[in-house]
Amino acid sequence: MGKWLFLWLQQRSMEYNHRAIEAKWKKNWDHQHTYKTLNDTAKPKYYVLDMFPYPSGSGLHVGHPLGYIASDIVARFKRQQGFNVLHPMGYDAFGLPAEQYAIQTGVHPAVSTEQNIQTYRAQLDNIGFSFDWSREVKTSDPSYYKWTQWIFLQLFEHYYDQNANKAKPVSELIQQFESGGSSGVNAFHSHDEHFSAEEWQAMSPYQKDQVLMNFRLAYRKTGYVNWCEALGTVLANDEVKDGVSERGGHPVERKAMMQWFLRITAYAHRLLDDMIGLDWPEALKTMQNNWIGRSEGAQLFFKIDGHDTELEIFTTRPDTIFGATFMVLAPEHDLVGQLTTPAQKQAVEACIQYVKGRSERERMAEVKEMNGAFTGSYTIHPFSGEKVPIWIGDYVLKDYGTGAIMAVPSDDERDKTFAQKYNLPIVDVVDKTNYPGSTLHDKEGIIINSDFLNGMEVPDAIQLMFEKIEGMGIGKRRVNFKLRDANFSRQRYWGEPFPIVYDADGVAHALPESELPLTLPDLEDFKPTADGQSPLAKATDWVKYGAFTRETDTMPGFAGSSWYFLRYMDANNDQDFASTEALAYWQDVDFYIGGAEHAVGHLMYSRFWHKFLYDKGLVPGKEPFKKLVNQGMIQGVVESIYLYKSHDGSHQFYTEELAKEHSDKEFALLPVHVDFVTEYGSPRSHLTKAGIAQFLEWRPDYKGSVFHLSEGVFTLETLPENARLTTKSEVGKMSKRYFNVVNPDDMVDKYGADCFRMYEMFLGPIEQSKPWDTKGIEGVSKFIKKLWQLMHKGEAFLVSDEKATKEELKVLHTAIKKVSGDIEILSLNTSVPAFMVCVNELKRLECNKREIMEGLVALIAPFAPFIAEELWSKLGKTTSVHHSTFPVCDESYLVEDNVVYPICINGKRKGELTFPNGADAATLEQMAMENDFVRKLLEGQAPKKVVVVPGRMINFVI
RNA sequence: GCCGAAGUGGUGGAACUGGUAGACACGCUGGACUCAAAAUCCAGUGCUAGCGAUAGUGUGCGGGUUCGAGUCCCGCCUUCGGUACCA
Repeated sequence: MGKWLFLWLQQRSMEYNHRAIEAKWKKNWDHQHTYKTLNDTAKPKYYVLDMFPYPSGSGLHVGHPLGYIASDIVARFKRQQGFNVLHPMGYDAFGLPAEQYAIQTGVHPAVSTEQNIQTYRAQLDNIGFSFDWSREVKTSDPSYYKWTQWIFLQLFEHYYDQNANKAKPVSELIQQFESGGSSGVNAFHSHDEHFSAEEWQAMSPYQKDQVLMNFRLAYRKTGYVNWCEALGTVLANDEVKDGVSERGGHPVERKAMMQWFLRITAYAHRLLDDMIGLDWPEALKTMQNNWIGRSEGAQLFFKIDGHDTELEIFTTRPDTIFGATFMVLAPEHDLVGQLTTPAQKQAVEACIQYVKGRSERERMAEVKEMNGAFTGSYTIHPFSGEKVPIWIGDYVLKDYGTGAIMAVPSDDERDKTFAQKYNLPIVDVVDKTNYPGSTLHDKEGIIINSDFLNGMEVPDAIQLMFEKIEGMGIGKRRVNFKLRDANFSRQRYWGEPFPIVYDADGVAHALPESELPLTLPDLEDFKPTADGQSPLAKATDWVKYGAFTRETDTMPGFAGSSWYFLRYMDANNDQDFASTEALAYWQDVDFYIGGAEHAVGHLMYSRFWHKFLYDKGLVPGKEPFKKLVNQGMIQGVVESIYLYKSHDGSHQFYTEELAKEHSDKEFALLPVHVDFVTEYGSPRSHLTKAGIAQFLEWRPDYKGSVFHLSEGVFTLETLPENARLTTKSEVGKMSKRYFNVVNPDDMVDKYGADCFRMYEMFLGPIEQSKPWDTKGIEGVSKFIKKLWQLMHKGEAFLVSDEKATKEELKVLHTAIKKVSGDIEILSLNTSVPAFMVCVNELKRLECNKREIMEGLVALIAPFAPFIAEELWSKLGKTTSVHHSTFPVCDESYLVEDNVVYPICINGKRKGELTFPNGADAATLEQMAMENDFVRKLLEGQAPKKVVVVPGRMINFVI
């Protein structure tokens, strides 16, 4: 017994001890400030950024570090290549979960957030990231949100000048109003208003404030917002998914509320145009494109029969105007009250009430269901002079275009459905017989039934109509965007307070810069109030500001994350959000990695803020993120068993096949811990007898359950040894409630950080989503051990100073070439096999020569920083391997004397022959033809054709 | 519906501009060491037929271009992601 234990211990001591070595180097790197980055202008810069995490209470699971590992490899690689690398990390620390947690437990969000951050930090350090923690950023820290508030004030104090195509101070706009009123002002705004200088001067402060709110880049208005009752706050469009809140999945309804907005729409065209030069995934660019949703068309005014006002509509198809048999207004449209005749009043109001009563979710569920009512009024068709009835309809949206359309039921799916439901006339205006397969959506066909447009092709007719409309003065060409202004108010506690106070008239004033940061008051009670008031309203002393009152809403989650990448450049500056020098040196992010879920939220807002700061001359470039990569998600396998919903309180589980057969019975799917499941993640996943025993121990409340298997009905005691209770296996989220969370700490503890890092990379292409599977990690673990043993004999470190052979050099340089190329194109999953092949080959050659080992260790350092550092120091180096020079491939070692050629007949490989490297096509053909093997293949016939690709293959066509 | 991405062994996945499909790893099978196990090492492993050399077949399906197609073109199918009354 003692002998075996001794042998086992001896064997263990020969192996790489990751726990001790990782602890040693973590400490050492910390003391030596190995990863501290200086704003050193002598070196070329490289900025590698991860999307910073929200520090949630559950900590990191194995999916989170995927992107961080990839970016860390890039950062370390660039550092070894001589770049001054900025590779920071921080926390997106404001947000709903911390506040929800506070409501449930009474723990202050600042306290729980700080605890969570410490957990995150420890987890990140375990994995061996090369972050420069001296630049750490927390969005909830007053020294940080001071500048978030400051940027908000800049937005508040600016408007968008469309002549200069940039943001300008509101003070300049006021000067223009004072001297010349609204005429000559070409500023981006929400709605048209005209006034003279005298009228402006005569306005009350409140009226002036209202006018300016129409121009400010951060402004207040009453708008229809996504109100979430359960969360007690409004949400931005990108925070709502499928009609429910993205966080928590609570129902969301539309509600009119006074809110802060950011005028991102002023930047719509620039957000669209500047995307062209970005090295971003095409899919993501397309998503932003669609979200911005540019469409060209005409703004068009229709006279209203018996009224002075005109009805403004937007259409991309002015060519179909002769098919416009009715008009539709959004139910919330301003003119609805005015246009509704007494006879129609009841019908219109009933319709409006019905539409209001439907939740966003219901509307989504019954998308094609349309509701409307006739107002009783008519417009005059500008060309035919006919009376066209005006309807209201819920399929027309208040916020898009002008909230009103001319309906062309013959050429628009939705108009057609509406016309059919309410029996409205349909007139065909486009003949598509020459365009088979063309849909209503496609702008092609010949115009018919349309007076002067008859016989024209659609695109020509559109052009002609633009000219007609502009010529007649009844409208203009216009570009519309789907993009809406961003709702910036949240009725929550845990966010940045607005540096805004209101006077007795309700006019908004900016706090002076000297009073920033405006810190959050301490609160005991975080609950939102039912009437939509922010919890901050309860801090009555805080709200009072002399004769003024403070804004009590807070900023949304995306406020702090819209500029954090700039703060890292100069994180401890208390005079500025970052110094001009730091911004000039670091410029922009060279490499940004994060999840695609931020495609239209964070990435859009960040670009918007950055462009605004650019207009102000505060940042050097137009775009913040040069290259962007979306890493995929690591999912979890969700295993569940079928529990029959019995009415007598008994617990009966069914094997999957039986559950499917009994479609008459109702089953609940009970998630079961993946550790109990045999062959989890496959169609054969099942619980064995032992698995069922484990399950019952884990959930004692199910003791005494009955199991329906294909062999019969059993209890735990009567189960046969080979029992199989098949489970339902799905790929889903890694989450506590599915009992499938894998903690990186456990992986690191068991296999070591280097092994964990390499395995995550080995799993597959970085941008691909895949379920986590621990089984394969053994392969990488073996590789790490082999690497260690290459330089050890027994316990002793042993390398030879002999000169390396050509073959050994070739092995090393093949790996150097492959790995450096792979990192550049972020194909990290293929680098890992390159290392494996290299180590396997060197082991076969019994090579432990210093020359080769030094190259190998420096090469693997970005992937496996701990073992590389340890081996590097054992190789006698006194400085860190992470400051060493990355090996460069010498192509001359890769040249072969001979090349093995596949010999093909009609493209099918029949065998192979070796010929000297460098032989040209003619020589190769001749040598091949003379070869006995080839002669036999050709059976004496002369080939019709011989294709020779030097270095590749030889093909005979017979 | 529309937009985008992807379909390769039992599994994760390789394959640069068209040029030996399945690298590397997991798993599995057999063997060595061991009283035994773990660990380690060696060999085999797409499928079908055959003791075997070998032959046939094979990258979602159907066509096409080419001396040669996982890769290019046309038409489908499936899966995943995004989006949705956007006028």
